[in-house]
Amino acid sequence: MKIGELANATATNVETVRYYEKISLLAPPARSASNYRSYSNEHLARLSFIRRARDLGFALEAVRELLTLSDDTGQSCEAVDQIASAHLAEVERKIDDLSALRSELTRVIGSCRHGTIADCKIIESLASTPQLKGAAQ
Amino acid sequence: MKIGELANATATNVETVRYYEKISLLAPPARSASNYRSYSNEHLARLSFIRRARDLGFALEAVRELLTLSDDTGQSCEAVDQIASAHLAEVERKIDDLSALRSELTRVIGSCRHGTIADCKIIESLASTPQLKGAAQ
DNA sequence: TCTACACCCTGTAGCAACTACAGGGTCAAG
DNA sequence: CTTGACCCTGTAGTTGCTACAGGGTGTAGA
Repeated sequence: MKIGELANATATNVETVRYYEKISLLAPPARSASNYRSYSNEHLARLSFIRRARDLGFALEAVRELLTLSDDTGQSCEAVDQIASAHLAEVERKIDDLSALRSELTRVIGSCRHGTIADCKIIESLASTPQLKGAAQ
Repeated sequence: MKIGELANATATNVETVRYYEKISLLAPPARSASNYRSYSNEHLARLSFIRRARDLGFALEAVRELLTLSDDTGQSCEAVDQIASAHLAEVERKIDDLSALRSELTRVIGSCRHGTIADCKIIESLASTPQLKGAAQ
């Protein structure tokens, strides 16, 4: 399988596939006489795994660990569970952060009276010196 | 005001202040005899504005626009409203994406039976070849 | 046979928004 | 007079790609 086919089969950019090889996430494949990369089904499975993990938001280093773990079929899956749970916690933290952001943005935008910049509440709330910042730390 | 004091007053890293100057987000301040940066209250207000906008998740380019707009006090604040609303929409999109991720992660993790890697449902669901991927495009 | 075109190769630079050095200079206190 | 906290410049690193530049290869049609 040539790189374009592999990329197509996994909805990945060709450049990304080469990038994964470069950072040793995907093993270097055999080469054709004309130096084209030639991938096996093993590579396809591996890249599919990577893509799916990436779609779930795992960082590349987490994906690397998950790949290593997945090869060690006899071991307990505790480590896998821990990586996934840590990631879930991180996702939840981000959701909370963004939700707080949304509230604040909604509030600020809602206060806009659509007049001139001079009395724009949005600008005003950005310009206000944060008095509590130091205390909040 | 020296850079450390300014940084402290705005809960910013010293390096970040210099970075903002480098990308022309913050005007270069006067210099002391020993070449130390010497900031005015104008700079303090400007940097506070930047920090507050950054805390609200605005990209640096958006902050740049907001700063320019904030100087044009006579103009309508429509443009400000639009930048803020676009950002809010983006935040909401991210929340939706992360919520979908959370559901999926929760589902996958919940299926874990805490056995060996060989029958780990998490690894399994990552390894499964995405059949619908092509069709979904 | 020529030539267009799609595909492949390597290597490097760019994106966002900082952060972290390395390798220096300055200044006030003890 | 030395210690330590601060300041300076400039460059490289972070994450996860993406986008060239400048080439080579393979195949199909005129």
